[in-house]
Amino acid sequence: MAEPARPLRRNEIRQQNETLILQAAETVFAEAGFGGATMQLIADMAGLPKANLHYYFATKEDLYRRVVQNIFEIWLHAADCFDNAAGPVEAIGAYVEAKMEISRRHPNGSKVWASEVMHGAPVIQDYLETTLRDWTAGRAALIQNWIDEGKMAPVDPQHLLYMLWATTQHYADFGHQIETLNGGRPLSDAEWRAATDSVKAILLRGIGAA
Amino acid sequence: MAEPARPLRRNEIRQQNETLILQAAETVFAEAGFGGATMQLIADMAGLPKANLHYYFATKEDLYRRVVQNIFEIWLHAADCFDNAAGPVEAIGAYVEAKMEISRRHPNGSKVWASEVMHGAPVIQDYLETTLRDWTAGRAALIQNWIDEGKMAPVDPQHLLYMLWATTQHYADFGHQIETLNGGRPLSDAEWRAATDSVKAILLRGIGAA
DNA sequence: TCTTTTCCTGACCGTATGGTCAAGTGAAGC
DNA sequence: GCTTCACTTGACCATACGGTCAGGAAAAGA
Repeated sequence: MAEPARPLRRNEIRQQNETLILQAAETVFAEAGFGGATMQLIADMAGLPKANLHYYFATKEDLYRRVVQNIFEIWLHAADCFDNAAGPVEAIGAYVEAKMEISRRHPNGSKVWASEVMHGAPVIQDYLETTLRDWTAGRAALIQNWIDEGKMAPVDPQHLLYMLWATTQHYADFGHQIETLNGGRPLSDAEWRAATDSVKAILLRGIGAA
Repeated sequence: MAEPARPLRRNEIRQQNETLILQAAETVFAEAGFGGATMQLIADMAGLPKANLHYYFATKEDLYRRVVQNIFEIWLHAADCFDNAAGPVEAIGAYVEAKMEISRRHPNGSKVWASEVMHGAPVIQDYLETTLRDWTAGRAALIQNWIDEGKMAPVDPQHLLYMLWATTQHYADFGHQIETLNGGRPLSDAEWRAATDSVKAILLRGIGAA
């Protein structure tokens, strides 16, 4: 941005342009979907000629794949809260907190992911079948333990996880609808706080752990 | 399908072809998004020549608009449960029940709606600002009444509504992910029953009404 | 300084898409 | 029977898209 006219090193150039393109791509894919997005649009938003995009990313699909992987890794990392927790209140509270924060900071990534899954996960099916399946099974077992130990009500762990995903991601994926119903203004800091607290309160009371 | 070769009346032809096209369009738009869908694909799925589609629907956008309006009306109709209910348990229980049934019967419509909203609601923004806003305000007031009467815990009505939408529509919009995590098989009758019961149980306990 | 390697980009290409149209078909109305 | 009007459709068009390429610029290495 306010860069002095220092000549950039090779590696810096590569890194800088790749992230520039990836950010622009995330926005355009989120706003237009994979089919509606065009390389020209992404190039314009990144401020680069279209041919330059194809220098860094061979095809539109390659670029798209990278965008999807990015958000997936962010989500996986957020899930660490789950493991370092003593019980359901702490774990689920922290998880909701983390995922709401992600919905706020990376709404476009969330939308791209949602779009990808809705269209049958053409490029990340293997992730769903391996990484996500394993992660889900592990957390479901953890939740089942808490139930067996009487730390929470006997709810189906799988469906609880779906509810966690659905409620938190809703604030990113349907952000436009929420904004419209909020008088056309994006949620303020306080409103995000209230949203997070509402979701947490209902869910924690819902699993009989608060 | 197994139609005898009876000559069709004019009105029948129009009606039959329009619904045929609308069904095909809903599927294709859901699977590929607006940008990824092609009139040729929709035509093939409907078993009609492409030019015939443009006889009934002038443009791709017109066709798309109709598909979106369809699912919106289905949802509005499902919301009647809310009004004929005496209290929160009955109302929210019935609403979840109805919306889960819609997620099951009209997953493609739900996906098209989600996609439309995610992309900034380019064609149904006016619906959001009028019909949906009014409906939401009405139900939020209703919920607030129940809270004031001590029939449920003091949760933010707006965010409760978002949770209802998010959790129920998740089973349609992310159906592919759920199916993958379900061993690659779609949810059976019993599994849909269990899903609905899980969602209802957590939400009703969550609002302190069960 | 000279060579090599990476980076950059305007011009170009084949294809697929949304949409048009004019010519045809056959049921409705008289 | 004859006219009218809704319906049907293959062929066509302009445009826009993803992707290519050759050749130039500039940094790295010698």
